[in-house]
Amino acid sequence: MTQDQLSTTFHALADPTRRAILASLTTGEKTVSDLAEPFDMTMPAITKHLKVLEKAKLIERSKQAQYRPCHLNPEPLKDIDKWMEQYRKFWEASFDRLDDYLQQLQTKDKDDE
Amino acid sequence: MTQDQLSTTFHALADPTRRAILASLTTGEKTVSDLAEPFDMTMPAITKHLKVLEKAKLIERSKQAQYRPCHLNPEPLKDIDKWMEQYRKFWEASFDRLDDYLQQLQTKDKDDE
DNA sequence: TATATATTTAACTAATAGGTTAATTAACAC
DNA sequence: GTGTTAATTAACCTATTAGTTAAATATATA
Repeated sequence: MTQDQLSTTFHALADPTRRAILASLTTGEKTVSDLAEPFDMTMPAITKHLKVLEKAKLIERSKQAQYRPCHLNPEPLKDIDKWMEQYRKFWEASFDRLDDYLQQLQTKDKDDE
Repeated sequence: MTQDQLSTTFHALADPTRRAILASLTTGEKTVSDLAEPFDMTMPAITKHLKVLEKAKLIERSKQAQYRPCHLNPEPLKDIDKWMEQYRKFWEASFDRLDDYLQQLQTKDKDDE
């Protein structure tokens, strides 16, 4: 299956190493070695994680001499935020109000018939 | 690796079928057959998707006769929303608005105390 | 009790993920 | 040129994923 963009993004985020890399990039551009430093992991493993993040468009890369600096691209996160919108009411309301809301939905269903 | 909760949640969301199931549950409790109906997929496949969602605590289940109705649990989504917080400033754009944003955060922090 | 319906479990398969080591490429410095 | 540093690619391994079909379980109903 050719993955949809949202699935690709969620998948990229479903790994603690990749999330830590993203967090590390919030303070600015970093080289691969910089990013690899905190992890008990070989460089090729980091390269692969970066490829996953790049395919998800969560990072972008450039060239500076023998370095391949990475920087954060927040767009896909924004898309996730938009996706979350439909669920916010489920935790932003008190339980009473959620109950009301569901009640309302059911009533609405009946109206539709 | 025993996955951390956030990884488990992101992984559960990294599949369009599972996201569609969640969306379907926004209108209220549904049986497994109800949930399976829109998909060109066998029941055991749906059962597995539900297990993934259940382990991620995105759904909860009960028993009614031979049915095993599912309902949405928004908590893990709330956790993702919290995780996103550190990235919002990257798309909430202009410095003015970033200022507003930081102001807002401070106010929120005070509310927590 | 027998049968139908709802759902899960078991056993299997093919593809993907996430890591490794060893070899390779690219750019710099001497 | 030679050597060094930065990063990627290739080849491999093991575990997990997402699906299948067939069998089993649980409950309701005739």
